[in-house]
This record gives sequence, C-alpha cells and structure tokens, in this order.
Amino acid sequence: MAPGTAVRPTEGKRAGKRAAASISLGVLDDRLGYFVRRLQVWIFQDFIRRLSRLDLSPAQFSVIVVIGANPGLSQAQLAATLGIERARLVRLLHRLEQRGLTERLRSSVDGRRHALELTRGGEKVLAEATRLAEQHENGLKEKLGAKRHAMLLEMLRALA
Amino acid sequence: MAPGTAVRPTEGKRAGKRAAASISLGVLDDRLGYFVRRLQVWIFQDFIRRLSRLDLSPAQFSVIVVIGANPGLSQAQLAATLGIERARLVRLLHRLEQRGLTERLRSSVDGRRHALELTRGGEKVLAEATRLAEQHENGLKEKLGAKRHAMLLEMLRALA
DNA sequence: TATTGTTATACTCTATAACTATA
DNA sequence: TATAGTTATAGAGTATAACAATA
Repeated sequence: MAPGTAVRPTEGKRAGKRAAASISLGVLDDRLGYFVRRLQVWIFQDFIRRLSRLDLSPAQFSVIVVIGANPGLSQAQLAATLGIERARLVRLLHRLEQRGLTERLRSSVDGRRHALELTRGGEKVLAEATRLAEQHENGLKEKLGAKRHAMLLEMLRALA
Repeated sequence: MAPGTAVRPTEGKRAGKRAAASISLGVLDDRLGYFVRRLQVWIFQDFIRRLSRLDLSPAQFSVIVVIGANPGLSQAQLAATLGIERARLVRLLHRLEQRGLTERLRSSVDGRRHALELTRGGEKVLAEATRLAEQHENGLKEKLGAKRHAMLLEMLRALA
C-alpha cells in the first residue's frame, strides 16, 4: 500500500549468497511515525493523480477550500489554520492568483490585512476539485474498509 | 496537536467587522489525508526535537535502523524497503558515511552492488538514537493514550 | 512595539532523466 | 539488454531572518 512497498527488491534471481528471506524493518516496525509517514505519502500521491487534470496539489486544494469556507479571512488566519508558514502562503497565493482562482482585497477594517476571496473561476475549480477529492476519499474507504476509514478519521480529528 | 493548530489567529482584539467565531476547515474536516498529514508533521517535528542532540533526521534514522537490522543489504533493497528513490539514498549515505556511521563495501557476489554496513560508531549512534526514539514513542503514547496508539499502529501496519 | 504581508536564503525532499560499470 | 549506483536538474516544502507598512 505504501509507495514502493509492493515492489520488493529482486534479491537476485539466483538467490544470492545471503539468501535474505525478506528485509526487516527493525525497530521501525513499532514506530507509529514510520507508518503514518508511509500512509501520508501514499495518500498524497493518489490525491495528486486524481486531481492531475486540475493540476492542484493537496496544499493548493486546502487553501481554496478554507478560503471558500471563510471568505474574507486574512493570510495570517489562513496560515495558522492550515499550520503553514506565512511566507509559504504568499507564494501559494501568488500562484493561485496568477491562475485567476483567488484574489487579495484590501481589508476595510485593518490596512495591513488582505481579505482573501475566491473568484468565480476559483469557485468553479473548487467545486470540481471537491468532486474529484471525494472520489479520492471513496477510493481510500474501499482500500481501508469503511469502518477503519471512519475510525481513523475520528481518531485523527480528535487529535487535531 | 498538529503544528500551528494550538495557535489560533488573533481575530483582532476588538472583534473585527466579520466577528468570525472560528475558521472553518470546510470539506477538509472529512478528509483523512488532511489529518494524516497534520499528525505526520507533528510527529516528525517532535522526533527531530528529541534527537536534536544526535542531529539525526527521521529519514537518516530509518536508514541506519534498516542497515543495522539487515547488514550487507544493497542500496536498491534499502531504497525499496523504505520507499525512497535510489538517487535520494545516495545522498543520504554520503552524509552518513562522511559522519563515519555507515560504509559501502564491495559485494562479493555482484560487482554492481554495495553491501551496506554500520561502523562501530554507527552502531553506537543507532543504539542511542533508538533509546531517544523510544522516548519519543512513549511521549506519543501518553499524548494519544496507549490504547489509541496501539490501535493506530496496528491499523497502519496492516496497510503497509 | 507588535502585527501583516513580503522578500530572500538555505536546506531538504521529490521526481526525472541520463550516465557508467557491471551482469 | 537489464540492473546498481551515481550525477544532475527542477520544483516543492520547511525554517529563518529581515524589511516596509500599518496598528
């Protein structure tokens, strides 16, 4: 399931001297971080593949989702919500603005802030991306089993 | 728990025009990938902090763990086991070799392969790193609760 | 003084492609 | 021809620091 896992090293067709049955993970086998990382990489790769038509990364998707759900919020608020650096958000917004999906309006209350909005085009892309992301999520449910998927989501949401 | 989550945006001390109670995650709130990513980032940050004395990244740790558990394995085997690119492994091993933790020996069976080994110093660092990683894992258990930690580990291991 | 958005820097990670030497 | 290790490149992500405008 995790990337590369299915592809076991060939081990030499003639069974090398060592004849290692299979590579051991050592103590990694008891490390939650290792498996969380593997699952995260797998999920992101699947997500990127599913949304390739829209050319939207998971990070870009999360940005337009949160702007769509909270129109007018500031960059600092958005960055804090997603847990990314303000500096990184600047470049993400540059790209999204170049593509005509988002816009930064002057805040009427605070001259330092930008009020973030989706354009009409941004809303359309968000709608389509949400549809594709739902297919991705359904694929996950099939792969993990609906019960495990729900348990995982509930457990992880409680931690955030 | 996830990075930045604890730090809610200030929202303006005088409660801005919008008076947004709290920022909504929109559909992200039902996305497993979003929460898996947040947890993974949090775990890695904690891991890096705990092992800062040894200056070992999660990736470097995983490399010396697997070499230690499978001495003599090849780079292709190691890369496939960890799900990373062979090209990236080359640079990881350069760094570890510079620090005197690992070595690449000629394989006696196949002139193309390197047999990877830990040096004496590498074994010492691995032992100490494993000790610190165990503290990191115990911290996780406290934070998630031992029961949830065990369930998560079991579920994720089954997927890998 | 503190905050918002911005620029700049450096390092890591990811994804490729191409090269060499061995098989 | 195929594989193992290597080099090179480009694009993201991460972590900082510093700056101008505004509060």
